[in-house]
Amino acid sequence: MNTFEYFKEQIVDILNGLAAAGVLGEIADTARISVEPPRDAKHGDISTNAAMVLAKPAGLKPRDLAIKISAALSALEEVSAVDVAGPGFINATLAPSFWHARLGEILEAGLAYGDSQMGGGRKVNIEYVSANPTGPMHVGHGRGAVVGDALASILAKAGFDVTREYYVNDAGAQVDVLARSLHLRYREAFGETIGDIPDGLYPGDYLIGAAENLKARDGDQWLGADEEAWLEPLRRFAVAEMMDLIRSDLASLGVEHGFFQSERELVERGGVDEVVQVLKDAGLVYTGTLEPPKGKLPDDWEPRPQMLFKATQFGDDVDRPLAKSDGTWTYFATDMAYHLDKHRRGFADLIDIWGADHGGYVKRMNAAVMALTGEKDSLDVMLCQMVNLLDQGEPVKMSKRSGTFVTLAEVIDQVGKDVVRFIMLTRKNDAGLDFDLAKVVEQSRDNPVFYVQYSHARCCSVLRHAADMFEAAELAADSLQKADFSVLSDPAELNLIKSMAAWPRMVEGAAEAHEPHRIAYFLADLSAAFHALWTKGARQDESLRFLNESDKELTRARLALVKALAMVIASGLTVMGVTPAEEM
RNA sequence: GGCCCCGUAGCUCAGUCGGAUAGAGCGACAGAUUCCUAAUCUGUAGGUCGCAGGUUCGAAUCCUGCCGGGGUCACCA
Repeated sequence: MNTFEYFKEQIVDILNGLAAAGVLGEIADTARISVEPPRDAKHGDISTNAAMVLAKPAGLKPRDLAIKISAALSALEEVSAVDVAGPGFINATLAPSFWHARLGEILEAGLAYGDSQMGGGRKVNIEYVSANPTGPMHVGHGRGAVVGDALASILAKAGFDVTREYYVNDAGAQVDVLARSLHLRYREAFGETIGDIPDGLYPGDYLIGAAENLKARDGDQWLGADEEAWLEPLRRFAVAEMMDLIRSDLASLGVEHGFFQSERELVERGGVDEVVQVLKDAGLVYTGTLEPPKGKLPDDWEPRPQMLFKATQFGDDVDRPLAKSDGTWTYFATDMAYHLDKHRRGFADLIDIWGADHGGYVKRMNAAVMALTGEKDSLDVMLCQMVNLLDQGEPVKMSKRSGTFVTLAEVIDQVGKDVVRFIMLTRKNDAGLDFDLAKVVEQSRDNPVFYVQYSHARCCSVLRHAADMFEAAELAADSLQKADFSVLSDPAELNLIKSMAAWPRMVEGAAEAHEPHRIAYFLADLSAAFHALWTKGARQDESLRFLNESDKELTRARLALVKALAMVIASGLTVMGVTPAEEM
């Protein structure tokens, strides 16, 4: 249950009651009424602005209306205290029994706690990673992979029908370069000395293995052949090899896409011709010459008539070229075709996760989707800022040129999948992220990965010790659910339940805002509430220990609390794609 | 020069579609351990929310202009 949604309904009922009694006019719009946790817990459990929002149409002073609403609110059995504060906020404290019921709900739901129907089964398409098939993934790709994957999981949990896609950029000049680079390594595989890799070709040694594989499959048939003969087969071979590499990187990160769309396949199938025709029919294509960019001029710039899309009609700064001077399509044209294809497959909501270096393409892609679908805001492009890879505060040198850049696989090898995934979600996607190889594995308070994992492991530890007092079956969630929760009355215990009960609202909020990083912060807060209770019992007040040999019923209730917490943390970590640790 | 993102405590960052006295961790200072994992916890100090206007009952949040940092800028993907 989303506590705040529930009480919003209660308050709307109260308002309708007041309207019926003639105190208020008709309640036209309840959308502006918010029911939220107060910023300061001292103000109670829930807070609403209803009186301030409705005072003007009601012709009452906010505080006077607040008093009328609060009278009705305090009559609810779930509410133990109501208070009017400030300009007209209504704050309510909820009865312990309400929170105890939430505990039972969590134990009932288990990992499914927080599942929501908010999405109503609406189809969402989320495209992420889409790293070029020219080499292994690096750490920056990893961020997009994790952000996209976690967001997809949140949306699924919030009731959307989610499809996870990867766009394979296997067309265009860069794949020719890849094929030529492979051919060089192929010659090397036959013992030829190739010397330095020429400028403009990919120097990475990951092509050595691919060349060996090519040699094993095709023998020496491409050795003396003209480029014309081998370019096409090597292109296909190289892309397949690189995608194997990338798929393996994704697998080691626990990321799995449901669908890979090949750019090349899309072009060959006539997708671009089709999208261009659609735009032409709408009168959105013309041939024109663009102004040179202001500021520094590219060396080889020359005025040239081009086939242009009228992006400016949809909010972009200039019209955008669809075809290159050699007659092939621009990347933008093929990507438009891809987005039209997604739309036609029935996705009303599109999400793209890109690196920040593609920020300049956001406007035109939004313009394109608007032009093609007639809808506004159906595409959300989320940009992931740079990841700064550090080791004990010192930048790790990353040079693609020398081929010595650190790959995602190496980082996962060093610190583990769970650490990489968690850390990638500790910042908003549009803020830069420092990833310190030494710090992320530190076992300390300021490492959120450890802190959250440790709280889960502590729960498991308590439950293991509880096996001395109870049969295994008694420690199962459905058995603990029957415990008498009314003995849980300490503020620290109730606070912990309140923190857990915030999870459903958190899921909906993160899904709606497309902000997976909120989960990481939520789990850190939740863990803090638990560590506080733990230490209170261990150091200050022995009566708060979870295990109490002399009071089995109390212990059962506390174990229910611990079990529920482990479940909520596991629920959150699962959304992040992180495995909950049972022991550390 | 245009566009996009960022600017919150000494440092690293949260801040819920505009809400109350702006929060957390680190660092600093003062404390807590016979005990379920001290790998933790409790408390204190620390702020013109980059600057200046505007919108309104109310702005870190929305709008405009400026300052500072980063990214990007036909024919790459």
